[in-house]
This record gives sequence, C-alpha cells and structure tokens, in this order.
Amino acid sequence: MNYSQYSNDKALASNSVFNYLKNTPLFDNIANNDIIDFAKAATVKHCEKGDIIFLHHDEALYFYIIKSGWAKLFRQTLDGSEAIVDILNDDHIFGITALYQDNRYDFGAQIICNSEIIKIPLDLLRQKAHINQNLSLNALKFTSAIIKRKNTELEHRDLQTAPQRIGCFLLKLCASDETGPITLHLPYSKTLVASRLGMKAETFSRALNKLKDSLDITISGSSITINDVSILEENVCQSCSLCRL
Amino acid sequence: MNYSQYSNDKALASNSVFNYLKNTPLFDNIANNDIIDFAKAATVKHCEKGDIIFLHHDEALYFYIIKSGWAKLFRQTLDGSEAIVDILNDDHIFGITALYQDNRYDFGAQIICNSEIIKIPLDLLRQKAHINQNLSLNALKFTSAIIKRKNTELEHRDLQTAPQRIGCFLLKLCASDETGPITLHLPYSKTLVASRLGMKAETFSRALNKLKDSLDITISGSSITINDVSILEENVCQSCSLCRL
DNA sequence: CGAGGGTTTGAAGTGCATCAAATAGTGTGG
DNA sequence: CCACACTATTTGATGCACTTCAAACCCTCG
Repeated sequence: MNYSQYSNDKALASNSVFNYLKNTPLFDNIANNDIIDFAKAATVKHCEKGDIIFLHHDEALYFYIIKSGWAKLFRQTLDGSEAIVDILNDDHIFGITALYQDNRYDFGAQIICNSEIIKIPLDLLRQKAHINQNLSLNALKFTSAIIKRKNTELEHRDLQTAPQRIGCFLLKLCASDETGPITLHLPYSKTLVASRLGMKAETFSRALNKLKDSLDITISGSSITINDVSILEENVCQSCSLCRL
Repeated sequence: MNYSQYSNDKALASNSVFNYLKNTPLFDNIANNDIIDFAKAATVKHCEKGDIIFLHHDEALYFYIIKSGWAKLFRQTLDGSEAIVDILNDDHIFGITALYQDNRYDFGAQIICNSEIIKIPLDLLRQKAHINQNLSLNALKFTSAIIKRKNTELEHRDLQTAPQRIGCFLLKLCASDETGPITLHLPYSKTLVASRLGMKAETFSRALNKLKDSLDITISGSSITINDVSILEENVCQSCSLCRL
C-alpha cells in the first residue's frame, strides 16, 4: 500500500532510536511514551570528519547525542586562536544548556571522525521538561557533573604541570583497579589531546617523553603502556584535590 | 491572640527571609507557600572573616545563599596548593550542585569578610524540586550559567595573558555602556583577585602596572580609573570569544 | 610514489613563578 | 595618639615551563 512503507520505515527508525534513548541517562525514569515522542522527533545524522554541527553564537534549535564517534566542542577568538571546550564520544550529549540560557550555543561543535549523531529539537525538550519532573532532574545531574569536571579542569590548569595533566588524562583512560601493566590507546590524535589539555603539540610530545623517562611508561605510536599505575598515580594525584591517594 | 511571642518572632524572622528569597532568581515563579516553607527551614548565620562554611568532600546537607558579604570557594591539594573555584558576593548561591551528585561538596567554602549567610537544607530542595517543576528549571538556568562561565574561564586561562585577564576582570566590574572615564574599586584584596584569576600576587601587581603603562588606566590603592574603556576593550576582547567588539 | 598532515626535535624567546627583601597599610594594645 | 606587629603589596633578580619558530621525520592514503 501506498503510505505504509514510509510509515513502517519511520516506525523502524524510531524504534531503533527509541532503544538507544531508553538507555541514555538523560531519559532515566522517563515513561516510554515520552521517549517515543523524542525518538519520533529525532534525526540520525551520519557525519564525517570535519563536519560542523553548529557554530558558537548560532541560534540553538537542537541538542545532540553522539551515538558513535567523536565530536569537538570549541571556541575561537578574533585573533584566530582556538580553545577546546570538550572532546566527547559515544553516548555524550551536547548543546543542551543553551535551552536554559539565551538559546544560543556558547561554543561550536565539529565532528572529528566519522560519527553517528542524534539530533533532537530543543523545543521538544522544553515542552517535556515543563511537564516531566524527572527529565529536569536528569538534566540537573548532567549539568552538575559538567560543573564538577570544569572545576577540576580549572584546578588542573592552575596547579598541575603539563606532564601531570597528561598523566591524569592517562589514568582516566585506565579501566579501573588493575594493578599490572596496562596498555591503552590514545582516543584521538596527539595534537587533539594536547589542545584538550591546554598545551601545544610540541609541549605534549616533550611532556610525554618526560613521563616515559621518569615514571615507568612505554610509548609506541598512539599506544601507551603504563607498567606501574601506582607510580603514575603517586606522581600525578599529589597535585589534584580529587584523587585522594 | 494567644500563641506565643516565640511564634511571632519566628513568623517575623521567616517573613524577613521570605521577602529576601522571593527576589532570588532560584525562586522565580514559585508559589508563596513554597517559599514560606523554605523561609521557615532557613537559618540566617552571621559569619566573620575566616569562618569555614564547609570543606571539600564534606557530606552536603545544606545549600547557602549569601545575603550580604563575600565567600571564597576553593580546593586544596595534598601538596598544599590552593585553587580558587569562585569568589561570590551578595545574592549568590553555592553548594547546590552536590544534591545532584553524590551529596558531597566538591569544594570548600570560606567567608572572606563579615557576611550574612542563609542556610537551607538540601533535603527540602530535593523534596520540593520533586514536585515543583519551576524550581528545577530555575536550578537548570543556574547551573547552565555556571557552565558557561567556567568555559569562559578556561578559555581565558588558555588564550589570555595575565594583563588581559585582569583587564577582562575590570571590564566586568564596569557598570555598563559608560563611555567616559570610570573609577571602580576592587571588590576584594589584590591577593585574592590574583588567585581568582589564577596568578600569583606578584604577577598581578606587575601585570596591573603593565595595563597602567600601555593602556590609559590610573591606579590608586584599590581604586582603579579606566580613562577610556574602549582602549581596554580593544586590547582584551581580541583574545576572548565572547566579547565581540 | 608523492603529497600532506601528524609528530618529533632543536634552538631561542617569553611569561609567569619563585625567592628575597623593601615598603605600605592595617589593626592592636599601651 | 603612638609604637608595634602583622599582613598586603610592590620591586628586583633569577629560574623554569611552556611557547614559538623552524626543520626534519614519519605515516597514511590517494
């Protein structure tokens, strides 16, 4: 029949997105009916490296969830410099806080490798949040966690050296309480890790070598092996108010 | 009427706090009855310079509003360094985000000059926010604004020099679109402004003198006169993604 | 294979921190 | 009101961390 094919496709698509959204913390304790509405309004976009999702100061009409891939949030100044706001991957949400401000994004967003992005109208969130208490509470958890991270980030810029910031970054990549040697991959290019940590690529390269020399670490391309996590921790967490040794 | 003096006192006290809370953005569009409940549960504390309100990692039972005065939010590392998270004055709120995380403060709070602080149980906020949609939306506005500020703060640490950060700080102290010379007072000690901006007191002193020499600024103790705001703006906002010239 | 971006390395410069000491400012008790 | 102690601020000299500029190297991909 004539319209059903389309309608079925849409139902299918919605369904796939529905299942994804259902497991997103933002939709914890949200009724299926509401999630279905979000899924219906959502668009899944396939993006390639370099794609711009939105620019700083753009009118904010959507928020985004990264289904898979990586995105870079950034700001640019008049004199051409760039500051990294964040670098996000699977299951991370961005663009949501604009809703609670002046409906303008306060950073730009760019895809840094092929990714699948879910795009959801902020208007729908506005409507739903007006009715659904849990949605707001989930959003508050989300924003509070960001604030904590930003505070830590700022503290690190103030008190830690470049090698320490790298060390902290590596420690966060370690699964958890492993004790033996851990091998991990840098999640994105060294250049990007550098600017994520607020330093130049050259500084990053040199600082990483310092870690290699003084602590027990092996580097091979983008693979890094931490032979003794506790040595790294002792050196890094000394200058961090969060990681209590 | 027969109920006691005590009850009247309490009613009066509640009333004074009530009027204050009613004008606090967090309680915008909140029914009087709800605000009264907050006023009843609130305690007004007179604090003196140096008083500790809570410490980093403490269990979070209350949030606070500064009725008058100044408070410093800070973190300390094992090796004895301190990072300033924020410095707040009249009408600012702190300690609220702990509610949406693990119920621990993620910084310490200390009073830096004689102040009046309103102390409100987080439990009450939790209960009310569960019922009252607007309360959550107000809280979301609050947290979103903080995130924006933190992002800007981080950007400044990355891209601005010490003199520029001071210049930006001074510009924010300027009322608004005045064009003539503006004289303003530093809101707290130079030492504190320095650490608020992530630099040492010595650096602050020297950087301020640089501003005096190169841009048209006069310094006399804690009074600073900006003779031409636009000169300062041009120099500072070049390296900031927010202030579009 | 060759082009182009990512990464490393070296040399030199800059900005901020550190250490130390002088000066100004503030509050105290006599 | 002054002398004292104490803190905040300034100034100078020096050192270090990171940046900048430049060049080489490496790796990937068309």
